[in-house]
Amino acid sequence: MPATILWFRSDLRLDDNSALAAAITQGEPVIPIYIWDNRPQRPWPLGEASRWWLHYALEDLDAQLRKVGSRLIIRAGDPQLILEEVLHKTKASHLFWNRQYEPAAIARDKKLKAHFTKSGITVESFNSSLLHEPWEVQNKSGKPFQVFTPFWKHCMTLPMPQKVRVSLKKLQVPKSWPKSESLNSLELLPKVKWDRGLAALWEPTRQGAKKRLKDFVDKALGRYSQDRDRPDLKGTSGLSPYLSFGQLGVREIIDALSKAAPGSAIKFISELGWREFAHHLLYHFPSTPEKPLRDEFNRFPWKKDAQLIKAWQSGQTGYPIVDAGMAQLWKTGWMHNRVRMIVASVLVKHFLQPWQVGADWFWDTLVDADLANNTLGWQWVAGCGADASPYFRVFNPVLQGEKFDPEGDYVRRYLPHLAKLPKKYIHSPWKAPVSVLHEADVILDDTYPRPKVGLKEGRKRALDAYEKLKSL
DNA sequence: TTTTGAGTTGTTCGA
DNA sequence: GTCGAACAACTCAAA
Repeated sequence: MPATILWFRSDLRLDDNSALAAAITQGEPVIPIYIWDNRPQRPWPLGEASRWWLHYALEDLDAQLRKVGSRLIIRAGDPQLILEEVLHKTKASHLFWNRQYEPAAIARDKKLKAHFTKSGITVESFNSSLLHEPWEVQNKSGKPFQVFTPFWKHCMTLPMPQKVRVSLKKLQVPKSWPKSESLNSLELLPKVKWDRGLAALWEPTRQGAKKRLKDFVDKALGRYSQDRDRPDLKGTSGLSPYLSFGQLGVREIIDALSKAAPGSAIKFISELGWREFAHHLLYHFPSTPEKPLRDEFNRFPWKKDAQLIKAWQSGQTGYPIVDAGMAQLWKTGWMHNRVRMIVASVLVKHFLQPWQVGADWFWDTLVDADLANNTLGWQWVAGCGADASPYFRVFNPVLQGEKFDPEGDYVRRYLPHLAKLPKKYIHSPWKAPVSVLHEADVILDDTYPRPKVGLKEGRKRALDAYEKLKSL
């Protein structure tokens, strides 16, 4: 009996899933499969935090499929060999998937499509993660956009794709299933138990995704424009990991927001626009995860320093807003967007460390790690990417802290040893009088470090380095 | 081809 | 404490 193989990748949901909808429409039994590519040479292997998330997302996807009489086949290894075997054993004639946009994924899919088409398999790919395909969006000269505003204005003139309805009732199951491995055999969960903070905050399931979306729509969407920059409040959606793994689709998010509050959703949807823009750029400039978009930045005089990197990673920079952010990242696998900009700015500008070092760390520690978003974010801060921040724009981590965490609540939450400092000094403990420090049980250079690079010095170093870049 | 307008997220200084 | 100006000048998009 013919069958359709449905290859799940970063689209781990049953709703608003184009490839699944098409597979069901085929009218043949559908065999859902996930392949964990564990080959050592694969580029950008998932980081520890993302692997933790993936484990539960797969477990949950399997559970959802079982509710409708199906299941998820799990395999590990080279996708080509595994698909070949499964196609052969099941006598399936169709292979469907939703597209991914990372350079390695594009190369792999292209190769597989050609290979299996040649053996008589009908291979079809679908768009289920972006509003518009990167190659369909171009400026009037037929080139990719490199500035966000015209990009997004252009996108808004295109028809908004609608959420795809999936009739699971019509899903057919095969008479027999191909071999599957156990989820645990993939060894996605950490061997050392560091994931308690993640488990306390996140519910990495479809149900958790829907809850968070509803919560955001009900409680924060109306104030999103005002509160989105405040790490001490619940001002953002927290949807990024669900989007990253495809447990939520961008179309269904927009659908839910527009129904709830069409007016106040515009700002949030433009943030989804940045996600679109990031994928647009990654598609058109595939070397940007490793290399700066602006060529001259290859000559930037970074001052690589293992100790400074270590201090940044472990939240020992001496700037509370930075250290709180790094603690939040380590503990919860996530960091507030405003704080991401601040910690990145300090690493790249005050500390003069290459942005790639920061991008790698984020990649390993974020549950929402997404190659397109991560690349755009870091290149933007470093000033070497598209629509980048002007070079003289150096964030002052103290001012940023005082502006966006005005009571210091965010710092206190993640740096409990600073909790007793009054708000006047919470973002600059080194300026506090001895008596205040004593009262708050803070001992500089002991319980909390002084800034590893001073504010003025760091700013000057950054500006001088950029100045030098121009003259080189 | 040339020109013009505009560009996510700031900081510092001095009045 | 608040406000506006200066910072420095580049690239992209579109007319």
